[in-house]
Amino acid sequence: MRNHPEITIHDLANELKISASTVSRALSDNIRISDKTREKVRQKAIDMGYRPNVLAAHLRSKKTNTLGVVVPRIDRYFFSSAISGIEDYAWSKGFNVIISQSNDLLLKEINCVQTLFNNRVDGMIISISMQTNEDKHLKLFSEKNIPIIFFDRFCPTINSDRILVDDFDSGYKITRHLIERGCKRIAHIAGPELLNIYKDRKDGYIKALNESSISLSEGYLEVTGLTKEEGKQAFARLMLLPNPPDGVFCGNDTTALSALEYCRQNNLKVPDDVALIGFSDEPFSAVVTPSLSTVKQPGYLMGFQSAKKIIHRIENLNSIIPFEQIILPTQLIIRESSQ
Amino acid sequence: MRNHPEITIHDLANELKISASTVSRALSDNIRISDKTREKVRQKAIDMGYRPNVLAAHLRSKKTNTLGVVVPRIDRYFFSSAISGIEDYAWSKGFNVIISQSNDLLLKEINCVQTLFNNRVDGMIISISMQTNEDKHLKLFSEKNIPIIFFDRFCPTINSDRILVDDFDSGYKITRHLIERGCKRIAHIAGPELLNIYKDRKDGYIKALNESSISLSEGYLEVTGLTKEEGKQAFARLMLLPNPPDGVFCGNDTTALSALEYCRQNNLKVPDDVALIGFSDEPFSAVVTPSLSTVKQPGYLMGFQSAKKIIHRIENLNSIIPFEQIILPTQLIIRESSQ
DNA sequence: GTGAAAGCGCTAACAA
DNA sequence: TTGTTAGCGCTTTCAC
Repeated sequence: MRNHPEITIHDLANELKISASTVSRALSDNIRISDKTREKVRQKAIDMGYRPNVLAAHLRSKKTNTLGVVVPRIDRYFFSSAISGIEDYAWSKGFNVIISQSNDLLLKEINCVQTLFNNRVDGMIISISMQTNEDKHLKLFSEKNIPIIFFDRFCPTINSDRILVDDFDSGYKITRHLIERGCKRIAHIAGPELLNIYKDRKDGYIKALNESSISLSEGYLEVTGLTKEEGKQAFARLMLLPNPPDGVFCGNDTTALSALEYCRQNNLKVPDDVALIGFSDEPFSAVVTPSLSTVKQPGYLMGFQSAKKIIHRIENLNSIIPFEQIILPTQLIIRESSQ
Repeated sequence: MRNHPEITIHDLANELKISASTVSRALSDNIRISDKTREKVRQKAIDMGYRPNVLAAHLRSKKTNTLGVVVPRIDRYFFSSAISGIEDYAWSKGFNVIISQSNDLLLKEINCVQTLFNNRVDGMIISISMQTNEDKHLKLFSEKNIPIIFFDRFCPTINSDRILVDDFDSGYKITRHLIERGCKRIAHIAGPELLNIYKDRKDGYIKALNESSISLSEGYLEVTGLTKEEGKQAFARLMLLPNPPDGVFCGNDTTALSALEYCRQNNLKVPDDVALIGFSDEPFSAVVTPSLSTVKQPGYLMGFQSAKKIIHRIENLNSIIPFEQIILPTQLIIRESSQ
């Protein structure tokens, strides 16, 4: 059904009475070729409506100029802005981006990674799922010397580049802030320990408590999946304790929002009865009432940097570049919910 | 630097003392081949750690099993949820998804489309930019008989499938609702007429007005780019009219939010002084105070359906399937800002 | 600076 | 049911 047959370098070669290899060289620049020929070929290519067959080029050169990306969910603002950053850099360097989502499920993640592997992406940028407790699927890449970069959530057993934010410091800053504003009973709704980000946030929280005269009270540490529902239940448990907290550091903004909702329904004043802080600076956090204190993570920048780093590695596959762990700063944003 | 050399079908064939084509057939199922051979090949493939080279397959079969996607911005909830839907369906059918964003710029869109074209995607799903007033780049696809599907925002001069929502009816419903709640002076902040969605919303608004005793007053129709800033300025102009509106239908939630902000800063009560309605049901709309009335669009479903439709078309390239325009229903969500 | 030739790994006629 | 053969369109030695 394809009407116009595709023009190939051979067609150009025939027309110009030169060889296909010369055409190939002329088109791919930088090889020693006379300016005259180069120009002739260029012009002819345009005239004849030639479009390079990247597939054939890839097959031959064993490079696909494609980056694979795996994120838990595309429709979460942090991840979509990271993808936006990946996208922008990658396209500027002529790389395509294949995107997949794990839905925070290990099995789906394995499936995505395997597919990207089979599609011979030149590198993979991944933020692992909440369930990821094995690394066999990730080893595939390191074993074949295909670059892999983790951003935000990493797998500690894989040696590779990482683009992270300082979750420990963020958790610490949040807790310090609550202490400084006068909270005496500070609780934390944490995410699964499996993930570095949640463990670090929690550790930062504990460090801040230890440095102060406030100790971690029984029942003040909840570990959940950080969904809306789980968050609400965890928050309810906290507020029903004999001695409920007067400040809660929620593992993410979603949880903080459901806490806010709980307070509204139960006539608790925020921040007077209980101060709340979230994490991520989702778009809703600034506009909800009371507006939500939170930590802003540079999603776009993380994506941009990940793409930059991995493409650099791809373009220098045979030089030995030591792995790097880049930790980007976060920003504590104090709004009404903790003022 | 790649250590392990890749196993090919020829390696399998040699080991099994059969021909490469038999291996190829055994691996790709459904061809007439004995169960015994099929099983033998399967097992060997696993044993030897064979992974198919999709590139070579694509070069030969002239299919890439890849869908191209172009959206204005990935980090807008409506689009990221649409992508999520595209993704889920496509991967379930073994298709990859290459994503790109136009940033609502015509030039960037042309660049994206051209790149997808050069990468020989089997089909393209696109929601055009605010600036798109030409279709040369889109014609590329239709001319070569490569399926293209528009979702939400389409180019009227290209004959193709479209997955839309009923923007006209939505604009109508919104305006009716404002009328029914007693608004007498109803204004509209519209987006660029170039895009079907904004034109339809506006036309729905006008129809509702015409049906009522309320006429469209001078200065009550603002046309903007619907960004936060432009929205705020447009809303300010409306409220500074000698006879300011008591109900405003904002072209999207972002604009409605900035209107809300303006009201807060200028001590206007929403909805008592002026009722507000947005469009899209962004995540923040439900949680802002007062919560924002809006229209919910089925983003995920639109993406899912687009993928389904285009893959069906790709798999039946030589059958003639008439183009279809699917219009999905929207849902008017009435919240505090217009109650 | 240019050409000839080989082959990347696979699929798809056409034979057998 | 299986094998043989011929490329898909490009890049890349190796000549000259």
